[in-house]
Amino acid sequence: MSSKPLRADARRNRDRILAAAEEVFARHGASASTEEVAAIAGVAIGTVFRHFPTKQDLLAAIVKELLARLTAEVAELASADPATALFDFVERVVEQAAEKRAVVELLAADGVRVGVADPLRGLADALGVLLSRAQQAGAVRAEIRLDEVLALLTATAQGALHGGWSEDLRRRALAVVFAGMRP
Amino acid sequence: MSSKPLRADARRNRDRILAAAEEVFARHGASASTEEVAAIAGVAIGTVFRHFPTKQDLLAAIVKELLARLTAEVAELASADPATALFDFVERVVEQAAEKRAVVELLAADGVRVGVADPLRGLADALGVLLSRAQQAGAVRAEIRLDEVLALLTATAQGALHGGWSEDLRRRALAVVFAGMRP
Amino acid sequence: MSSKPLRADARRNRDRILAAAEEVFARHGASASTEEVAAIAGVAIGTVFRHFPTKQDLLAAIVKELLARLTAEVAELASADPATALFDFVERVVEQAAEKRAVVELLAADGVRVGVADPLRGLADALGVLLSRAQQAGAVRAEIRLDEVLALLTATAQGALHGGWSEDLRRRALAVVFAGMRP
Amino acid sequence: MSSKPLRADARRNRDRILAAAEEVFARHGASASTEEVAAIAGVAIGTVFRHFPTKQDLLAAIVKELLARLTAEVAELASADPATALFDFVERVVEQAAEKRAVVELLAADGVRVGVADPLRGLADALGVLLSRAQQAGAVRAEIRLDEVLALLTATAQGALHGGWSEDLRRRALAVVFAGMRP
DNA sequence: CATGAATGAGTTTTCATTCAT
DNA sequence: CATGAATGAAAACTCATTCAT
Repeated sequence: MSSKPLRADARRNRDRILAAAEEVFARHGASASTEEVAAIAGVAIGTVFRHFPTKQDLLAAIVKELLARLTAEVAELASADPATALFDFVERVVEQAAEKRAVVELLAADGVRVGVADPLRGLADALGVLLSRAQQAGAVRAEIRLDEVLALLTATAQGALHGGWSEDLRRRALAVVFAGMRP
Repeated sequence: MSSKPLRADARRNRDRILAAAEEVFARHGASASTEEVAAIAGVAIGTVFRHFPTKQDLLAAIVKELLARLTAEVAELASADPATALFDFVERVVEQAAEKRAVVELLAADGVRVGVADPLRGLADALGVLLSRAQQAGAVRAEIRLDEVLALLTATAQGALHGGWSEDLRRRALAVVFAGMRP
Repeated sequence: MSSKPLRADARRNRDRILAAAEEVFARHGASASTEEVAAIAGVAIGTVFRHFPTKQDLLAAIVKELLARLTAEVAELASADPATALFDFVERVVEQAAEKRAVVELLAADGVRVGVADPLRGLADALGVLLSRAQQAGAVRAEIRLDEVLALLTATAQGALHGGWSEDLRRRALAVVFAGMRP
Repeated sequence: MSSKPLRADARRNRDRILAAAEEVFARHGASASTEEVAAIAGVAIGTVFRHFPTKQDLLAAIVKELLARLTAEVAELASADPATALFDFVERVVEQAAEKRAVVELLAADGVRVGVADPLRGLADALGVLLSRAQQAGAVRAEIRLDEVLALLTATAQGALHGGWSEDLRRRALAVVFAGMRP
């Protein structure tokens, strides 16, 4: 699955570039220039394109990374209180949305185009577990399905991001959604 | 309020351009090129810029138009059943979202930058009436405020738009939100 | 030589346009837009092009007008003190230079292209008279020729214009030139 | 002072572009198109903008270069005959004016806007030395100040440039000015 | 004649991507 | 592998000029 083991310095550059990309795209959205990413990563533009042959590839890479991170977070919650784990997770994701501008954009908009279907499924599966457990614990209505939860998750994440919601507004908006999920 | 009555041909072109812009921006988002708008409108690029000196102006114009349309729709619902009017309206907006890509984007993201603050307030005010009536009719919890409704409205509109929700998914997602608003 | 007698309103428009052009080109140079000229003249852009089929024609027209005005001023000085008339005239022209941006530019740069050779010769001739008289009065050295005077006139006019000379600087610079012309 | 040493090919292109720009702007004035500069330099348009991010920057660069060249020439004259060095220098500058259309324009008109204030001061200072020495040598009247000299220098340079003076005319015009500066 | 809308070539500038060093 | 210079296709915007109203 993973191609070659990469030389140490190459690996370091790749990571630097990813970090820089996350920062830049978070600030200016996906239309930020690759040149700026290179500058912040402290490498030349050619190096960016060597690691990620296309801007799309770069975007896909940081989205994948975030998805992996989120999936890991979900896994950690597998043993938490079933009645609250799902809500906690959604809360956390939406909270972080503002820091992940490009990611949220891409998650919602270009998921397919950008080729992150698989990692996305990974997150969905993990989230499915939280949902089941919440339902078994009687914290969420039985007829609610995973796709609604995902849909509302991305919708509110986007809303929070683009709408510039205040912390208070975010909390109240999510309270409505959560209330709608409870029995 | 309106400056000059415009010559017949100018009016026709202005309308054509607006229609073309709505179509183009709906398809490719706000980053679509003005040139394409001109092509579809069947006019030269200069004509677009004569009517809308800036791309921003063009975007603002179509957003304003949609806002006006929505506000009018809300007004029509003023005499409808208080218990359902608000939900009906939200449903309708989210339903149409998919056709209004750029509009939804701008509504949520660039409202201020694009200079549509006033029409936006107009819509909010009209929506506020629906909300009050729904609350008085006991269809919506009293502590729910207008900004949450607006936030959830734009969030789900964006979600539906960018996420490519199916009709079924949209209905279920909104059902959750509506349930969360009820007493 | 002059074509048709022009209707009264047409004549009025022509004059307005010329006045506006002088003002606009004086402020922004010859690259100012014809549209602005029309706006200030209070006519539509088509009217400007009806009177002056080309921007060049418009520029030429205002240059001609100024040349005529200057020539007239010279003529008035024909009976003034020979020893000072020439210097007075040069002084006055340079003084006004700042108000005549485009004119000075064109005078010096595009004289030929813009097709004002004849009026220019008219001014030169008139100036020649002042020069002769000054020389006969012993106020200017005999070997000085008309083309030098013209050259220094336009040069200092341009200098004053583009260099933004203060009144004091202009006076001192011309003092040097005049001293150089005296016996 | 100088940022990075530039790669060999980059240096070559930069020089080519500067040369092309000098040629193009000399012929068509500062309003000539950057595209033409690129064409004559034999590079793509992007290369021009990589070296000079703005048209203004390009203009400023060639002006600075000329100013530096002139300042160097003045320095060389520091040990020449005080009685003639100043006149020689002015003569030379005006002589070259015709080749430097844009430069002369900018020198006089846009000096500040184009951001060459410092190099300009450098030239002025150097010229001031020549002036002092000429005055001490009794070749120039004591009350003549540096700003007049500069003013007359740029004025005649512009005159020669835009007026298309013949060599003979230029010499005679300058003779008048020089005579005006002598005791 | 006047109006002012339409035209469209031209200008500056940006940026993803390629490739010589 | 890394560098960063070069490329060139857009994109937004301007303006002299034409022509239908």
